Amino acid sequence: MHKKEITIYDIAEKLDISPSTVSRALNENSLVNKKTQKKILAAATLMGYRSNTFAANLRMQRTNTIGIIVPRLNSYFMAEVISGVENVTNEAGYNLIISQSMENPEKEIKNLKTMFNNRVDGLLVSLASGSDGISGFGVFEEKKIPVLFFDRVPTTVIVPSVTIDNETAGFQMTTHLLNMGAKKVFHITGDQSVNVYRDRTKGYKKALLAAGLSFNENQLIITDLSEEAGIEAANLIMKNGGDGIFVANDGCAASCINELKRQGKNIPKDIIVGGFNNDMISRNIDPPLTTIDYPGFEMGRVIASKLLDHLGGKFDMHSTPLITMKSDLLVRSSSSFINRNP
Amino acid sequence: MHKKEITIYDIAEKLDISPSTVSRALNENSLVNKKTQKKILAAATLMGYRSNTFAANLRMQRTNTIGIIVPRLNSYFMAEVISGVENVTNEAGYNLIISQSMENPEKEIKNLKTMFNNRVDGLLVSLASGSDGISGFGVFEEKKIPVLFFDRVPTTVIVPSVTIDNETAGFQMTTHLLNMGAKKVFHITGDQSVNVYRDRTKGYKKALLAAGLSFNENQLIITDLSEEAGIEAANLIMKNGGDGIFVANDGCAASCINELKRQGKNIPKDIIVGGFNNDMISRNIDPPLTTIDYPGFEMGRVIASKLLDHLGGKFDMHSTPLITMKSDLLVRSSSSFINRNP
DNA sequence: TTGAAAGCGGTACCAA
DNA sequence: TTGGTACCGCTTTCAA
Repeated sequence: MHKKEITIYDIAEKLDISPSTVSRALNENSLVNKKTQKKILAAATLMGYRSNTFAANLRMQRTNTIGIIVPRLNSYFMAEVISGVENVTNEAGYNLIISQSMENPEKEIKNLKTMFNNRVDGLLVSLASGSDGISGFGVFEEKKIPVLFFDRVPTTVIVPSVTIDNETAGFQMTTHLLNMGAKKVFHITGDQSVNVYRDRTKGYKKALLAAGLSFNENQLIITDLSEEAGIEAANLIMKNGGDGIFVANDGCAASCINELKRQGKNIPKDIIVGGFNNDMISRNIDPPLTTIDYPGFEMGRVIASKLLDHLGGKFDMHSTPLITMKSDLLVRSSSSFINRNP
Repeated sequence: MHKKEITIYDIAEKLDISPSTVSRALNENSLVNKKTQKKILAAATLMGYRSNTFAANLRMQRTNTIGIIVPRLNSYFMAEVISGVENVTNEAGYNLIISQSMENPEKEIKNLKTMFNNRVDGLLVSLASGSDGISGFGVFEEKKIPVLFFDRVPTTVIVPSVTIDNETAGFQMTTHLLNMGAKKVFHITGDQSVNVYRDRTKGYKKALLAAGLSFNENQLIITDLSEEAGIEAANLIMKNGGDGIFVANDGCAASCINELKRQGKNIPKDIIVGGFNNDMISRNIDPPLTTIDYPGFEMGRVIASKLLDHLGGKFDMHSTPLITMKSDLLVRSSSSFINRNP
C-alpha cells in the first residue's frame, strides 16, 4: 500500500558501495572518507531516504524515547512542566511519550507497563494520589531503566527525585499570614498521603507552633482542591470564623476568595489569604493572590536535563538522589494591607 | 549491562515448540490449540517475557504511535485538549508522542520531520502562527499518513480538520455586547494569519455591520494575547474611549479588565467585556467573565477518535474533511448589569 | 495445528 | 577506509 521505503541497501546498490559504509556515512562516523560521505548524503536526500528508527532501536537496544507519567495533564502547573520537559528532550533529539494516571494508582501501574514495553530509555513520574511509588516500578529497577520522580514523589524509599521544599514553603506562607496579623489561620489542602500536601501542612503546623499558637483540628480542611472545594471550604470558614487562610493551590484559593467575597467578606481586610503555585490565575483575581512561586517550566527543564545527563553517563542520579529547587514567597494584596488596591 | 531479555525463542526452547507457535499464542491467534496457548501464556508470565515493540514494528511496518504537534503546551486550553487526546489514545493502546512548535514554523517543520522519522501512524496538528500547514506536510501525504488538524487549521487548502465556528462565535459575542448597550466595542485579538483569530474578527466586524455600525480600524487591537498585551490594550482603550471589549482569549481579557479597574473603570458599569475559551480564570476573576465555552477536553477526545477510526478503516477522514464542534456563549457579570455582583 | 525459514532495516565486528 | 555478514526479535508464508 505504501510506496516502497528507501533503505540503506538501495543507496548502497545505487552507489555501488557497501551498506556498512552507507550506515557509517549517515551516522557521521569519522571513519568514512569525506568524499564518499558527501556522495552518500547527497544520494540519500535525492532518493528520499529516511532512517528507520525501529530497525536501529532493535539493533541498538535503546529507543531515544523518554516517558512521562503525571497525575493529570490539565493543570496549569503540569502544562508548564511538560512544556519545559519537551523543550529539553526535543532539543536533545529524544522523543517524549506522555500519559496520565488520572490520580488512579491502578492506571498508573498500567501506564508504567506500557512505558516499559515501549522500552523507554528513562522515565519521569509525578505520582497519583494514593500511589506508593513502589508497586509497578520494580521492573524498571531490575532492568536498570532510570526513573526520576518530581513534585509528587515517594516518601517511604529514597529514590532520585526533584522537589521544592514544601514544608519550608508552607512554613513561610503561614508565618507571613501570622505576621500580617492573622489570629486564626485555616489551611485548605489535599490528600495527606501525597508528599506535597502533607509537607505543606507540616510547615503550616510548625509555623503555628513557632508563633505560640496551638493547632486546632477543625482549622485543617482536607479537600480535592477543586474549584468546588474552595467554595465549600469558604462556607465552613464563614461558619467557624477565621481571619487567615493558606490554600495549597491557587485555583482553589481563587474560588474560595470569590465565595467569601460573595458572602460579604473583604479580602484582605477581614480575611487574608495565601495560595500556592503562582498560576496565571493568582495574578489576575481580585485582590491579586499572595502565593508561592513554583516555577513549573523550570522544573520541567531540570528533570529532563538530569535524566538525559544520567543516560548520557554524565553523572549518576543515584549519587545525589534528592534535589530541591528554589521556591519563593510572593506577597500580593490578598495578604497585605499596604499593597492593597484602592 | 542489562539482564538478558526473554524472547519468544527462549519460551519456544523451554517448551520445546517453535517460535511461530509462541508468536501466534501471544497474539491470541485462533489457529493455535487452546491448551498449547495456555501453556505458552503461563510460561511467558513466569519467565518475565515482554514483547519487543520494535521488532514487531519493524516487521509489521506500523508503530501504534500517534503524534501531536501544538503551538504551545503551556496553556490551559491545550492542556485540556491533550488530556482528552491521551484519554482516547491510551485507552486504544496507542502511544502519544508530543511536541510543541513554540509558534515557530521552522521548528514546526523540524518536529514534523521527527514525527515522520518516528513513523507515527497518524498525526494531530494545531498550527504555529505563520505556518501555512503545507510546507513540511508533503511527505505525510506521499506516504498516506493521515494528518488531522484542529483548532488552528490551514485555510488555503481543504484538509481534514476539526474546529469550532469561530466566526459565528465572534458574531454572537459582539452582538451580545451590542445588545447589552455597548456603543463602541473594541476587539483585542491575535495574529490575523491564524484562522481562529481571523474568523473571530470577521464575526466581530459582521456584527457591527449588522447593527448598522461602521467598523473603525483603531478599534481593532492586534496583539500576542499575552497578559502584558491585555494591559497595553487597556491603556489604549482608556485613551480612545470605549464601552465594550471583545477579547479573543480569557487570559488576556482578565489582565485587561484588571488594568481598567486599576485605572478606575467599573466593569460592567463603564465597560462591558467578553472573552473566549471558558478558561478557569474566566470563572474566577472579578467580575466573572462572559466568554465562549470552547471545550478543549472534548475536542481532544474527538480528534483522537476520528484519527483512530480512520486508521482502523472505520471511516475515511477525507470523506467529510471539515468538522465543526459546538461552542456556546456564556453570559456572566462582566457584560451584564442584571447578574452583576453587588 | 504446528514448524521452518525468510525477511523487516539497521549496526558493528572482523577482515581486507 | 571499506566490505561482508551475523544478528537484534518478531511476523507470516509455505509446507508438513
